[in-house]
Parts: sequence; structure tokens; C-alpha cells
Amino acid sequence: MAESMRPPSVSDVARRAGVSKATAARVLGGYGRVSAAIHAAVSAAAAEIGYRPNELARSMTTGRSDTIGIVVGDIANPFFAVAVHAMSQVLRAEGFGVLLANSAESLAEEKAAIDTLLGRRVDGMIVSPADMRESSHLRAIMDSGVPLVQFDRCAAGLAVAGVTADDRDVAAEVTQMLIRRGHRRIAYFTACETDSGRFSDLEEIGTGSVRERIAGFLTAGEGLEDTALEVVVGAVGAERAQSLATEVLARGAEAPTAMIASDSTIGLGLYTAARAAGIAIPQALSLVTFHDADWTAIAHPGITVISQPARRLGEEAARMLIRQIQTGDGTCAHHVVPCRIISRGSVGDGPVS
Amino acid sequence: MAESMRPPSVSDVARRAGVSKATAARVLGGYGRVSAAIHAAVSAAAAEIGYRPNELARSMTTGRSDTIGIVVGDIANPFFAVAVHAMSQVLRAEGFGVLLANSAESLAEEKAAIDTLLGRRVDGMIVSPADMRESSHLRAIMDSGVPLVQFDRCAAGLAVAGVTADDRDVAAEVTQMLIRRGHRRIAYFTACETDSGRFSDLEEIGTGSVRERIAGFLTAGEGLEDTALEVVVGAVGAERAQSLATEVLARGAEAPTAMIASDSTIGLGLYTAARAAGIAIPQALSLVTFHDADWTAIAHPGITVISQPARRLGEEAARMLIRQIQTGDGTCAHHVVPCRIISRGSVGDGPVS
DNA sequence: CTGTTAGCGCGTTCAC
DNA sequence: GTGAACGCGCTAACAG
Repeated sequence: MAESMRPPSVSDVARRAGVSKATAARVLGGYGRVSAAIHAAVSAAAAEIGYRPNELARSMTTGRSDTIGIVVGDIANPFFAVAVHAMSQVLRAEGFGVLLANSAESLAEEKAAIDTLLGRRVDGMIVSPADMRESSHLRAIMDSGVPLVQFDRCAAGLAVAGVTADDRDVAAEVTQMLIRRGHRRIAYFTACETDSGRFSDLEEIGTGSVRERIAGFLTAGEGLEDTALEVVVGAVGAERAQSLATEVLARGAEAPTAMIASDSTIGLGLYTAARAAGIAIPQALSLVTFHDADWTAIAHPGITVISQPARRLGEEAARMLIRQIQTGDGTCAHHVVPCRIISRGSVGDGPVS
Repeated sequence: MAESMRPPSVSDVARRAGVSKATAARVLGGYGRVSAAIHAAVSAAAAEIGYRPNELARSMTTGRSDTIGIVVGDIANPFFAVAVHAMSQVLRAEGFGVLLANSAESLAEEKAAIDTLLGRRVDGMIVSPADMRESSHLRAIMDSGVPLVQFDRCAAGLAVAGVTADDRDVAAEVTQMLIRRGHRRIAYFTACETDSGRFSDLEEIGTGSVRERIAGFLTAGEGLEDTALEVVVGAVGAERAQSLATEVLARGAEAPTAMIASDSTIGLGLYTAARAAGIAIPQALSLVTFHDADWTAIAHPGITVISQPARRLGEEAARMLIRQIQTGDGTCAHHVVPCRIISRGSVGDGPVS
């Protein structure tokens, strides 16, 4: 058994090849000039004893770890799963490994994760900030001289590169569409939590992308009555979303005639609630959800969705980071990728149409 | 700007606190005994200059990297996404970081990924082997003395720990159920590819879990006619699955009356194909799919699924690995977690019932 | 308790 | 071309 044996190092290879450590290191590391004969001998010796370079030691002297840290809220969320997949593809093509961390959308866990990644001396980071109101830890990354790209959301007042969707615009667009169709009571459902359990101020929303969307939502409805637009918070998970929607729908004539779900999990909850309550979509209730999830295409009727280009967002974030690493350019370009609205039939005319 | 400044090291802290490097290292590293006064002084100095331990250097001397390598086929696949999430939660709770790699179900990429991870001196690995027929690279992991746990699938003839679902049994169970309901022509759809494009031998199936399932499928139908059971290969992605299913369904009276999908993406393709062809589920076609995906619950009718305990599988794999690392025990226990069949109404009686 | 010294595996000067 | 020697940041022996 080779169980507890120390892995072969350059010295071992050198000894076996009958050359100095430095010479062996040169051919093994692929730098400097070595005669063909010795080159062959060293290579052979390395192969025989199964030498494999210790990347940690290499990183120590070079200063580069060839590793990128990625921090997302929840890798089990299809949006992030696809995005991370895209990122790692682009990064691996450039020779980078990926250290993945989940924040569970908790600021404390996010800070801890970033701390760990900085300790591991990653060459760059891609982070989806859980709370745009606190950015001291993001600033710490920059102060460490580590390139950073924000993903999906951006912290406030921070000159850092980022790639996001056009959340505000597309939310406004969808809302306007609903208003145009005659809806005068529209509810936006988000998983974000507030202290009071109700929504009263945009400042209470920590998730950058969601705040943008709600801003667009509210802006679009500015000409309407105060009671027209409603934001429902705390819809974490399909079950919770469903029960919240059930409550709202129970208001009868006072209930909203259109709903927007901030992600597909919530959308599923709303859809289920409507079906359970016997409320017809789109005749009695219009439904739109963010993210083009599987189920939206086969639901009855098909669900109109705001399709987020998760793959492209991920690729773009990875590319921005690589560029920043390679050029050393501390550019803070903010890249916005447009969402696409896919109409499937879950939006009908409202009472004023 | 602190751009290119070398990050503070133990020496820097020591100098600032007016103590020796070793003493500073002791309080910074949290080992050995130091007087309260000096402890405070060092901590203060560290905080002032923003010291952060270099985990790479630490790993070099300790031999441990506190990092686990995870290699899965496709992180965008919900099954793996959930599993990886569960793994990283368990691992992080024990102080381990996660280096994630995608193999894209390619043996070559899997080998490359494992090579990289070994180079980075991970303390352990969790791998979903892309091809159970080739295991030399997995053996290389063991030879390096790195604890390994196989996930979801197991390579042939390898004494390595692993956690899988009870694929063969549950596949047999579902098949028997279909036969009992009167079905005499059943098709199993998998994304696996064969050279010929057709299925002829179990040996052609490289994905361990799928081979197990097909084995169970074929065993269950042993008493029937030779033409009763059919395996359709190459159903990669929903679109391809749909077109393959459309072809099969076009055989009219010769078409299968029941279909089993090897994953939920394929299931979606089969479902869509049936609807497009105007074939009623479950009256004219019964459908069962692996993985309890979102859409299966809201389809019409609801789809009967084989629910894989992705979260538990992931947690268990992580725990097995941790145990192996901590005890140094090279145990090769093989843990099997049972799947659960959730009946939703997509299975009806066949012609012989 | 504290300071000194010696490595870990590698890249990189310098001489030869 | 090649080899000897040093340093990266840290832990771990060993002395005092």
C-alpha cells in the first residue's frame, strides 16, 4: 500500500534521474533550457514514480493559485446551477479551478465564505451579494487586490464590475403590459423577508436584483391608485408561496387579478394555489413568473415567463473576471444582459380592459 | 491602493507586536500556550494590519488542505445540483472547502479534473464516475492515499466506498408494476449512447446507475416475449428525447403502451411527444420518470415518478468521506439509499389487464 | 511560556 | 547547460 507514503517531489525525481533538483525542476516545470538527453531522462523518471506537481507549493512561490472562488446564494436553485455551470466551463478553459461556496442567502455565511476564499488565495472571485446594503466584505476583497465580479446583483455604491439582468426594465415592462391589459390590482411575490413581515419601503429589500424589480414594478404603476400595487414578502419555497397566495386570493373581489412571481419556485406555488382555489388562469387571474422553468411550458395554460439568460450571465461574468485578471485592469464595467418575455397564455385581460 | 502589496504575514504581525515569529504563529494558529498579555498584543497587531492566514502555506506544512474535490457529470442537472448542495453543507460544517469540477459525462474530462484535484492536494474526493468500465484514474486516487467516495454510480470491480440509489430494484419494481397492470410493450429511454445507436448489450452502457436500472428493467420482463421490452438510447436532452419518442409512438399498434424515462429531462420530452401526438396519458400510454421534478406534479395527469433522495444521497456521501478521512479507515462500505415511487396518475392499465 | 531552528515543495536567482 | 543556495509563509521540533 502507498497509503501514508509522501507523494514524490522534484527531489525524488532528480535523485532517480541522477541530476540536480534545479534541473529536474526545470523540465518538470517547463521553464529554462535543458539538454534533450536530460529532459528525456527526467521525464522518464517522473513517469516511473508517478510524479505529480504539488500545485500548492507552486502557488506559494508564484503567487497565483489558478483558482477562482464563486459564492452564490443557493446552488440548488436552477438559475444559479446553470450559471455556475457556465462559469466553470469558461474558467476551466482558461486553466482555472473553481472553489464553490454557498451563502444560503445569509450575509454572515457570505462573509465567512469570502474569508475562507481569501485565505486560500484565490486569483479572483465571483459573488452574488446576499444583501446590497452591506458591502464591507466586498471592499475587503478589493483591498486584498483580488479581482472581483458581482453576479446577478450589485451592492450599493461600490465601484466593482458586475453583470446583471435588466431587472428593473423588464419588471416595469411586464407590469405595464398587465396594466395595459386592464389589471388594476397586481401583486408581486418575493422570497425576501422584512422585519415587519410586510413591505413598506424599498430599503427593506436586501437582494439587489429583487429590489430593482420591485422598483420597476412600482414605477410602472405610478399613475394608478395607491392600493393598486402590492408587494408580498416572505414567500420562501413553493409551500410558503402557495399559502401566502391562498390568503391573498381569499380576499375575493379585493384580491389581485394579476400576480408576478420573483422566481420559478414562487411561481409554482402561486400556480398551485390558484388551481387549488379553483381560480381560472388567465380568465380570473393572470400569472407571470421570472425564470423559464421546465414546468411553465407544460402547465395549463402555459405560463408567461421572464426568461433570464442564466448561461450567458454566467459566461459573461467569468469572461469579465478573466479579463480583469489578465490585464490587471481594475475596470468596474457594469454589464447588463436583457431578459426576454415569453408569452404562453397565462396573461388575460383585466376588469378595465 | 493596496493593489500589489504583499499581504501581511506572521512575521509582520510578530514584528509589530514585538515578539518572535513563533509566538505570533502560535496565537495566530491557535496552537500551543501563550500568556494572556501577549495573546492580546498579537491579536491586536494582527487586526491592525489586517492579517489573514495563508491557507496554502498552512496546508504545505500540515499536509492537509481542508479541501474536498467533487466531480459530477453536470452541475446544471437538478439531481446533482441538490446533491452537491447537500454535500457542501455537510462538508463546510466540518470545516472543509469544496473544489467543484464538471466532467460533462466525459471520461477524458473526468480524468483531467481528477488530475487537477490531486495536484491541488485535496483531502478527499467524491466522484460520479462517467463510465463504470474504466477505473484506472479512480485507482490512481486511492494509490495517492486520498480517500474516495463514489456517488450515484460505481465503477466495476473496485473496492471503493460508494453511495447509490437502489436503481436496479426500483427499476424492476416499476417494471413489474407495469406488467401487472397489463402492459406487454414497454420502452426504457436513456441518454446513454452506444456505438451502433441501438441497444444490444448491457455492457454498452457506461453509466453505472443506468446500467443497473436497465438490468432491473430487463430482469423484470424475463417471462415475456422477446419483443416486449425495448431500450432506447441517445435521448440526450428534452428535444432529442421528444423526437425519439415521436418515432417510437408512430409505430401505431406496435408502439409501446408504457414508457420509463431515465431522468426528468427525458420524461419531459416523452410527455411532450405524447401530447403533441394526441396520445392520452394514461389511457393510451403510461409514463413513469426517474426524479421527482417540479413539472411532474402539475402535469395533466400528474406524472408517476421514482423519487431519488438526492439530498440524502449527497449528505451520506459527504459523511462517509469525512468518516474515512477522520478515522483513516479505508473502508469500502457501499451504501444504498432506497428510492420512493410516487404514484400520480400517469400509469393506467395495459391491453392485457 | 517563549525564542531558535529546521524543514514542507517549488521557483528563482546566482555562480560554475 | 547545470548545480548550489535562498526564500515563499507556515508548523513543528527543539532548546532555554
